[in-house]
Amino acid sequence: MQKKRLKRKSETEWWIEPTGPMRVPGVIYGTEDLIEGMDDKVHEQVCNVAALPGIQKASYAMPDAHWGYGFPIGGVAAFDPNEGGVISAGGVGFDISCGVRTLHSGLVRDDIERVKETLADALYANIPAGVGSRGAISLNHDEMDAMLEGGAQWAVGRGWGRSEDLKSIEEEGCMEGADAKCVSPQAKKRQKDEMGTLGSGNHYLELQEVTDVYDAEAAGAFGLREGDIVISIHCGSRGLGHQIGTEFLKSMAMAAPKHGIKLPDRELACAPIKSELGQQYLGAMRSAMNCAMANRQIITHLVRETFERVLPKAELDLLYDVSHNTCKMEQHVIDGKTKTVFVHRKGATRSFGPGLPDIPEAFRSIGQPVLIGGTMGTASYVLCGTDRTMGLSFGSAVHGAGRQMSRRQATKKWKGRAVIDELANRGILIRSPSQRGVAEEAPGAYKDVSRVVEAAHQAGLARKVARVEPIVCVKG
DNA sequence: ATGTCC
Repeated sequence: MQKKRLKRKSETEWWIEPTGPMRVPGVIYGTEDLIEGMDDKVHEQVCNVAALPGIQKASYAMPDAHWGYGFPIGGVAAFDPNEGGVISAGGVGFDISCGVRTLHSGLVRDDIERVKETLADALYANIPAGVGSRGAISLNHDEMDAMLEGGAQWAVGRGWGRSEDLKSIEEEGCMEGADAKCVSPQAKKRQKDEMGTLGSGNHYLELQEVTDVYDAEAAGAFGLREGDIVISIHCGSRGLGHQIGTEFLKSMAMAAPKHGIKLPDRELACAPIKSELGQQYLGAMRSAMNCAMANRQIITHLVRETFERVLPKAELDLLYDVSHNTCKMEQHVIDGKTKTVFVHRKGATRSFGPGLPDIPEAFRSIGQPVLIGGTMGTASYVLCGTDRTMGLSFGSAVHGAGRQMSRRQATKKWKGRAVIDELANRGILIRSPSQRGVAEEAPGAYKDVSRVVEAAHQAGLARKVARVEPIVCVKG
């Protein structure tokens, strides 16, 4: 991205002054090198979002932003329903409520070194991964609706997990306002046999070792120490979320003229929050959020079953579960007034600072855990929300490394087998049904997650707490 | 991301 098109406000804050149809400025967070490396399309998309009705304060892009469908991935935008504010299917993304959850294990490296091959094989055998992967669970019509409206609370009620898990999930595992009647039969059909499955692409399940602690107080509150082994699960709402996204993009684009909305780009399809279509999307999107939280909850149960057989002394308490493709109704202070707005976070993690009631009591005085997934061969990070986050980005931060190379480019450059062998030489075990999938996800196809995290930390979007490195990775 | 093109 050309820096001359931006006005630099600080080391890590870059503004686009409103021109033409833009109702608010654009704000891009990032260090100089990340800004220079960003696609010009991010600039264009930030401006497009700034032109949507009812947008508040600014159209934001996080340091890991890249070109997405309509909205940039790494985009954050809030809309006021009382000012004609809209909700956009492309502003949430196709993989609705894709997110990361991290479990403690109560183990250290020495506990798993001897059995890591066995663990890798057992996790791969018990947690279905890959395109179209099917789980052991099949939902009938009534159970599907109960899942869509109950989320992780539904899963725990059916025996997949522990009731104490729920306090460590955003929304305590159940998104209010989900309405299964807003979800099409086709979306439900696609999801019927996909509960408890990882899916493909950048989704994974990893055993990780805490290699660095940057903030002793926050790490203490989160229960993380150097040398600890943790388990992270990265996945979303599978076929259901994708189907909902596809259907509503189409209907929102078709209904835009009727709603008096002129779209600068068809991909920005949206509907007024107060319209019938907007409300239907909210009911469906929240159902997909519940689906994703239930999915990660069931996978958690499968992980516990696997450890029970291979390494029964593991404790597997849930640290936290965050989503990074959402739209949520939240209270924010805008121009000195508290307003209820709908915050789109597409490839952006909620990053609430200390004191907010939605944060589990155990870390309410610290800020919420912000779980940032890296790539297979590199590292992931745990951060926490700060006092400044609300004012900077409606309480949002980065979500991961972000691609720097297309899937196609990646498969030309790498072979899956070679990537697996190279990582094995470094002590990282990969298990995947797809060689091509591994090539597409080669570490080199992504930006350096450490630079992205450093930029988020510098910008005040979140504070670095700990770094983890992968040991075993089950890939989709 | 995705029954990787209804």
